[in-house]
Amino acid sequence: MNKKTAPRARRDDMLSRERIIDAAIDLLDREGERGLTFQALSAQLATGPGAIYGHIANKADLLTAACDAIVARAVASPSDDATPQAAIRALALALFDAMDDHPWAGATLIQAGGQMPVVRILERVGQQISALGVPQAAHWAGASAVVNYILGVSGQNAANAQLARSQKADRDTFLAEVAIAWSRLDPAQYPFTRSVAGQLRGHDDREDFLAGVDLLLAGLVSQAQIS
Amino acid sequence: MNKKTAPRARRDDMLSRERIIDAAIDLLDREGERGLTFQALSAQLATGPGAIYGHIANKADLLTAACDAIVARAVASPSDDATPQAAIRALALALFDAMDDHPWAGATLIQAGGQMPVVRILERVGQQISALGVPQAAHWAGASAVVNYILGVSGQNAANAQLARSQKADRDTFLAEVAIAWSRLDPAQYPFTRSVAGQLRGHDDREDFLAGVDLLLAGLVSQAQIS
DNA sequence: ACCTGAACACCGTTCAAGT
DNA sequence: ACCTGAACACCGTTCAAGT
Repeated sequence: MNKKTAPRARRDDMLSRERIIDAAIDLLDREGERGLTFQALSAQLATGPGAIYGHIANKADLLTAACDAIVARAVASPSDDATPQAAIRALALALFDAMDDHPWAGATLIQAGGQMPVVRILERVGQQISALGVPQAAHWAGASAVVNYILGVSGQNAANAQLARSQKADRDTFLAEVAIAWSRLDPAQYPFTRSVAGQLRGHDDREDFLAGVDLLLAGLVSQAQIS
Repeated sequence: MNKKTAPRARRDDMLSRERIIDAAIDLLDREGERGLTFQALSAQLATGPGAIYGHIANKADLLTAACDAIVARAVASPSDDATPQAAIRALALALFDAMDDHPWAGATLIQAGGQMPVVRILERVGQQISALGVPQAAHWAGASAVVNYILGVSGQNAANAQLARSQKADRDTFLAEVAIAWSRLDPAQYPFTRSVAGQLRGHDDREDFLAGVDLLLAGLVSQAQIS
């Protein structure tokens, strides 16, 4: 009876947790982390600031949920890779690219503790670690090492993007400035940093990131062979 | 002439960047990241909020400087270790313990981009990577992988400590709660996370952290041997 | 030259009043 | 039951006035 009218009767502009999170992601992508305020968010949703608290607990909850949506999308693609190593590399790259598109998500992810977005990553990584033949007792240490590495890079990338933004420079000129600052350090105290300052300029972030993943995988494989 | 009176004439309570940073560290250690406000800080220094801006640029600058002081202390101990591996392990552990004592520093460190606190770590790690015999071209990738891993763990630990604090639980009961939440996840979607939930409880954070460092070192050594 | 502290612009969150 | 939006408590930062 009422089924006939239900689809059209349901108001499209009704507030929901999902709509709030989508609007928050929009705002974060456009204006950065500083741009997400309850004022701006409620304005975009054509409501009052108080209405949002009916669907989310607080701002930290909102940020975690927005970050989780990004991670869920990045992790959603099916992994039909030939080897566990390839699957982990593909997963890591998908996350890297997602964080590159949404720099605020990297900063949020690392503050999310053992919550959903991190668990999603842990699960995907862990399944492949298990497939690698790593002994059961080493599952946790291996998976958490890979996850921590991914989180560290994400956070660092987010920080770089945010610093570049605050200086109104693009990423390349920002990195060039860092390279110059490093090459001016005291040679006696900072020989290594000075020596890699050149490599910093023009390097490929994605490739460096993958190199780190490969180091961990190489370590895991040798560990699996020993035991 | 004036040298005679100078030592006593110099007012001990004069404001300085160093005194501000020390007071900020005190406040952060006692009250957490939320406790550092210019109001509380200036009160502790017996001055007005505006006076602080004569010595530091803004709050981000203050946080980075405070974090740098912690890192500088942790890194200061001489490394007379037998092998580069042992030196990196000792350095990583010193940083881990420092972040454990000052959880706010982990969260700050990861937002510090290519600035001093991170450079200090990069330099120490890099010198040992170089001593390991890693080929020059791989210096940057190897050192940044280790640094990123350390930063990731630091940030994650800081987030856990902060979450535990906000729930007014100590670290152990907080981790126990996480373990329970994980063991309640959907078995079809989260088999791995469920399987390691048990290992989470009662595990040794320091040991897990070192295991990740060892994985990276094992990968680096095998890389050095191949080339 | 440096400190003082009131004032400003803003933000997350609450809650009585509406519908 | 849910939205509305004024009000509250608070915070980083500035700046004219002091010393």
